[in-house]
Amino acid sequence: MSWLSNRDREVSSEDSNVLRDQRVEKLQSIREDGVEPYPYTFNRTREIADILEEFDGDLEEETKNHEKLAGRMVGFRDMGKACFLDLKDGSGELQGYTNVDLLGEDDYELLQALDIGDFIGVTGPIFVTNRGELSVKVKGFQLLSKSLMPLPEKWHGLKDVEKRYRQRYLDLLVNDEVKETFVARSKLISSFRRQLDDEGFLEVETPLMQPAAGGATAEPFVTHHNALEQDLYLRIAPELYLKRLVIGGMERVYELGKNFRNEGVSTEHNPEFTTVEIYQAYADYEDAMNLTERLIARGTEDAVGTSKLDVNGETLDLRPPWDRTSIVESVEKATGTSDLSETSAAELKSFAEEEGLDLPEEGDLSWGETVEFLFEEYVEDDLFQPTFITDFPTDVSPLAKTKRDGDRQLTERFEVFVGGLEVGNAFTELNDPLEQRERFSGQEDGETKDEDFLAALEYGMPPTAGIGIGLDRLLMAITGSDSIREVILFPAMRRKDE
RNA sequence: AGGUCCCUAGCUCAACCGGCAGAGCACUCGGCUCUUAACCGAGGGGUUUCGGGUUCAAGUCCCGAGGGACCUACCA
Repeated sequence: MSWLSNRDREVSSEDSNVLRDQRVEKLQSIREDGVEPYPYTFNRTREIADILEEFDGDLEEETKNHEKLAGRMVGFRDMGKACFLDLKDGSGELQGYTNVDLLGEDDYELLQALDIGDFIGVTGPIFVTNRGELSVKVKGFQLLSKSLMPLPEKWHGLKDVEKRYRQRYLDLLVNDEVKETFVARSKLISSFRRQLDDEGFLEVETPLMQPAAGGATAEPFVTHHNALEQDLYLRIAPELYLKRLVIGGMERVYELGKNFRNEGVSTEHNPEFTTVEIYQAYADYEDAMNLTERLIARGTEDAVGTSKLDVNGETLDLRPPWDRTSIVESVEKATGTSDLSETSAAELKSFAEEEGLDLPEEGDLSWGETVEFLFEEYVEDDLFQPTFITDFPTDVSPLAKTKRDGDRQLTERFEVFVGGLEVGNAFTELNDPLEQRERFSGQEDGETKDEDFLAALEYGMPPTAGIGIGLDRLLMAITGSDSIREVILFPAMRRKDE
């Protein structure tokens, strides 16, 4: 044990308590009896879900086949010379029955001495108890791994959210719906990959550590590369690299992965979050809307089994086509105003003040920023059914192409809302290198200028549509989760020193 | 970063106006050969998040620290 650091020793002794001490003693006595508490393997024949499925409903008499099942013992009902146990594996839970005649006295005594939380392998036929519960008749068993710490109580589960996030393994173990959420997450992600692959998109990987953090307006995390003697930023978006690939002739690419933003955490924000960004040459934002609808509707169906969801008592219907409304129109409708496009920023501002809204203090808001502000105040919270909000103002959309009808005030950009959450952002990409350079310089403290990207653009980028979808947010919407932490296995937590 | 609230046994929760820190499950011992939150009897288990203060007396009141939740701000 010399490789154990002193710190580990201290921690393990500090963690000790009566219940743990009891189990350590039990572990030793099991060893002394010649039973290895941590054997290397166990060849199970079936998973529990498989058994449950096969004998769903009726089973007249016990099976001739003996199954070998393995899992964690999560319940134990001792009746002296007979007992019942609940065995849980990754697929499901099955009751086991045995008695002293089936096991013999020595083995039976060992079984009685085991704790809830221990892993065991059992062998025996499948049968139905007098009370009608499908069970395995345990004619032999083997201890597969001794647990030293007691599991949270099964009936009430684990509720303390801090403990649930810090010790997610316990949360997954005792709260079945938590596991279901993360299974849905996995299915959603694989569905996106499958769909994009099927439509001829190529999955690529671009730098997570970038010399300039671009593609969005957000505070980056800074790190330092010693040998290169330079600071690097954890990416806030993969956008500018993916466009370089389109310039390089990769006409359909996507990247599914994490972004990092050094900003506040909230029910909708985690410092690292997962997006899929998709770029398609010779497509525009109309195509992007169609693709977004398909991806999300199908992804949801693959993840949770339906695209008509019940979210907190309301039906969220994700089947295309979705509502498409321009941001200006949505604000006009919600505020009962008109001719927003002809109204100056100053007039909008005084309108907002008359309505008693608190405008952001610093700096003068541009026309576009004011429109966006009014949208957030009046419209955003009421969006529940999937909706595309289109044609964002140019001054809040530095990477999007302006409208093809010549309106320089607006861009071909949309944000997509599902269940009231902003889950995506997309546009017809600005591919005029000179205009792009100008738009960057017009930004005050927003977009970091990526000179290398601007240089790449000058070699020519085809007409292209780009989409970004926030997978954490989307998962929140389709699982009805009220916090992003419920859909991230290990959400950001402040370090807790003991 | 600011505001409000929370932290009691392994887990879920009690403890009135400041008066001996409790229950259920889990654990230990005894009983019980078809139970299912098994049941019956007995028992062990606490630095009440941590550090100060007020008081004859603090889980409870006051101050500070740590962690968490929610709201606001930045953002997706």
